[in-house]
Amino acid sequence: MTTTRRGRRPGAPDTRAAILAAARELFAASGHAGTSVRAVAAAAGVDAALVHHYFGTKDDLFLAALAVRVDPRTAMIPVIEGGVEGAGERIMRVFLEVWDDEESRLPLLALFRGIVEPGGRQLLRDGFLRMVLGPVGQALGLDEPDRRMTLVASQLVGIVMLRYLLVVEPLASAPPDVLVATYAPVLQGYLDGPLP
Amino acid sequence: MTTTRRGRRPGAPDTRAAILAAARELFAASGHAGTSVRAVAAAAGVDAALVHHYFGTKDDLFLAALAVRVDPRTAMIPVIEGGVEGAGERIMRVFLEVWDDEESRLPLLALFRGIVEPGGRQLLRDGFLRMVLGPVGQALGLDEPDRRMTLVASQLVGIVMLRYLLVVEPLASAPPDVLVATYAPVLQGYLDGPLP
DNA sequence: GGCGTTTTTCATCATGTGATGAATTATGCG
DNA sequence: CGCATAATTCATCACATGATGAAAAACGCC
Repeated sequence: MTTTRRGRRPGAPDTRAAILAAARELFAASGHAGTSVRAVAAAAGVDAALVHHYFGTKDDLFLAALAVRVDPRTAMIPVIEGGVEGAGERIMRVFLEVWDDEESRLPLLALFRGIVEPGGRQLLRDGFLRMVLGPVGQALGLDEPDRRMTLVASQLVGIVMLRYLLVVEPLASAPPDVLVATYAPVLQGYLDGPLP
Repeated sequence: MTTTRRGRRPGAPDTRAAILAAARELFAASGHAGTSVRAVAAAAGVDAALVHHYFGTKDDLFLAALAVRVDPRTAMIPVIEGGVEGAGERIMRVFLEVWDDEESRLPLLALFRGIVEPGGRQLLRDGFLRMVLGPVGQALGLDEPDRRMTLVASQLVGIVMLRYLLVVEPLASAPPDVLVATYAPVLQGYLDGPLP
């Protein structure tokens, strides 16, 4: 887009969608704090004012980019329905399906990169982790559901960090089936094994 | 410090130390990107120009704040000396000692909050994780040391995230002995258990 | 006491950020 | 075809950031 005069562009360019797509990518890469409205606009090939026009404030844009494409609670239904037997493996499979699919991975990456700000930490802890852990632990009928689900989360979050955020090998490129076989027993132990 | 005229303050105030202490706290809370030089200066009760005077650029200040008080490789010596038997428990104990001590925890927190910037990610992955995992795995004489140590790291990093960065209960306030008893078997399995 | 050095603040710069409003262009309807 | 509306850029604002340099004050040595 070399010619840039004021006014509406000819045709039906879906600039709003372009902005949202750019925002999802950039927020996923650098989080809310590390992403500027101008960077999103540049990536979308528009002027920054257009971002405000369509989405309002930067925070509003961030929320739009976070819009959940796959509700984690919905994704967990197969886990819950099978009961606690074999739940470790089902959790691991669902977890990998969600994270290995870019549609759902981008907003999750953006969430995790929010740990530099108190608001972002609260969003991740209370707006996401609690929201998923609580209901699943209850639905599985676990004894000490909070404690057990937190142990499960401590392993899953570690995988998130190394495989998806930091890209540490050989974990980052490990085949999903190997990961399932590796971690399912651990998760199962956290779910129904002995607790000290 | 209500009176602020130009020039040297009377007495021997160790403003350099005050700046460094403030920097360590703020970088630990908000990372490099989320911390401004002016915020550090304000926390130390000085003018921002003094920060530059003593430490140079913001990056230089960050590196100074990261200065390792406890070399993680040194901390790992007791783990290594005992061989692979019981290494899971020893790793967990050393890990908690390091993280539950503010002196060593602050720079580590600052490191982890660097995931919003490519440079910060590289520092954490290559400048820290690789540095610790590689030698320990080799020294323990593990088969597939990289793979096994990465599995161990995936659990430890998850604990870091939930206990120290996000402060998720009941993990954040769990007594160290309970954590050791909970996680040591898992870490031991990653070290010398069967691998899929 | 004078002077050189160190410490410290003030003033300022270049640049970037989120955001607003006016001018311009394209579209679709009557 | 004219007009109202929507889309888009340009211009601008207030403020923040990392950083620099000069002015001023304190200290210690000769």
